Amino acid sequence: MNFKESHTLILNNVARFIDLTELEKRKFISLLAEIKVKKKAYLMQAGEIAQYEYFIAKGCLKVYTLDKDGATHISMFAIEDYWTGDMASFMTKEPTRYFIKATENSELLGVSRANYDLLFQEIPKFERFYRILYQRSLISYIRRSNHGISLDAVERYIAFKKKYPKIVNRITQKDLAGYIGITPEFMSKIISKVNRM
Amino acid sequence: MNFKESHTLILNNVARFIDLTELEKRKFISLLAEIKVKKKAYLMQAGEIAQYEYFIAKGCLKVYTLDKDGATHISMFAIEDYWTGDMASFMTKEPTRYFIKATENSELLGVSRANYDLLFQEIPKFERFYRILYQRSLISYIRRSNHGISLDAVERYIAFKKKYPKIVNRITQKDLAGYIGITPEFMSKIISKVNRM
DNA sequence: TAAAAGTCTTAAACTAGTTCATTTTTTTTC
DNA sequence: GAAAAAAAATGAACTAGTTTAAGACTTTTA
Repeated sequence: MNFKESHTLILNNVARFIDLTELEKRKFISLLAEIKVKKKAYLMQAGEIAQYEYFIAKGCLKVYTLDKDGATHISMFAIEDYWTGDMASFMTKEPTRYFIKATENSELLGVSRANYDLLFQEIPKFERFYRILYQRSLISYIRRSNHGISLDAVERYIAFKKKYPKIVNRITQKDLAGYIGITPEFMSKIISKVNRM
Repeated sequence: MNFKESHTLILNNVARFIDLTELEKRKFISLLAEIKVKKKAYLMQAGEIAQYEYFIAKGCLKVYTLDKDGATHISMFAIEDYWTGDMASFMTKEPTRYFIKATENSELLGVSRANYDLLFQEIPKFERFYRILYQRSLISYIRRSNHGISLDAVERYIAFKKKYPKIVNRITQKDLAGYIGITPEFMSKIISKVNRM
């Protein structure tokens, strides 16, 4: 029996770190919620408690906070084969400060808090999967905040294009500015400058 | 039988998350290396592979990287009762990009890579201890990089004084500038401005 | 397919923070 | 406790990025 496309994707993602039997695969799939969000809809809003950890099967979303002046700071863009959510809120059940908004119609697979605990009981291998996933997140998080340091906005823009070529063409210049940490006006100047080079 | 001061300190630190029997305490202590560093000496330098995770029993150290222009970016100050090191290098055995330098004569307890693995074998409770320690590190790390956003240098300085009153008086203005992310000259201006307020 | 809403561009005036250079003060070292 | 080294203060000239404002272009919606 075959799996539907989104399930094949998530199984391949998991297979990077652990091997599952056919039975375990079925069990895992049975614990996932299928979630669709239309472009411009929110998956999460500040003040809520994160109910799911999300795997993106299709689409694109932006994860961001609003600062005290109401400016948008984008912390990640999530596309196919990425995991997203707010782990801190998901674990501690404190309200999140994040917004997650779809920038395209998107299809996600969600692991609820209850099923997350159940998953470890039923298939202990997943302890390993999430340990590796989180450890890698931590390392890349530290690396990123260390790397961006001392680069000016042009260098950060060029580095982003190089590191995420698949994402650049799917997001607006304004959102890219929100990720890079500059105003949309300055982003516009940078782009016309870089293209002239 | 009593423990020496540094051992009492680390046992109390561990007791925040797990309970150990007398026997387990002895075993744990036996796996720790005692390390002393003089003021201005390095505990770690970029290019090396991190050999230990460190618990600070006494003293003060700064953890920093040098950027491409040779400027110092301090990522943390570690004082008594803190853990420090470079977890990424310690785990992956890749060379670190960090320097750790004592700003006072310091006494540390170190868990070596070999003893770290042994610790989990001998006292599985420590899986839980480190899971919680790392999870908290990740959450506070994300929170910190999110919080600093949109604050100007004066606000970041005031926030630092409020959050780490014990540390402010033990470090130089120059090092504080390296943590806050500004030049020592501008730090000097900020301080005279804030004191005049 | 017209109107509305959002995005992008351009430009001038501005500001937070840097750079460089010099002097004073504090700390370290022998 | 004198000499050397490092840290702190101050000021003037500079720069990367912001702000504000207005018009052109694109996308969404009804």
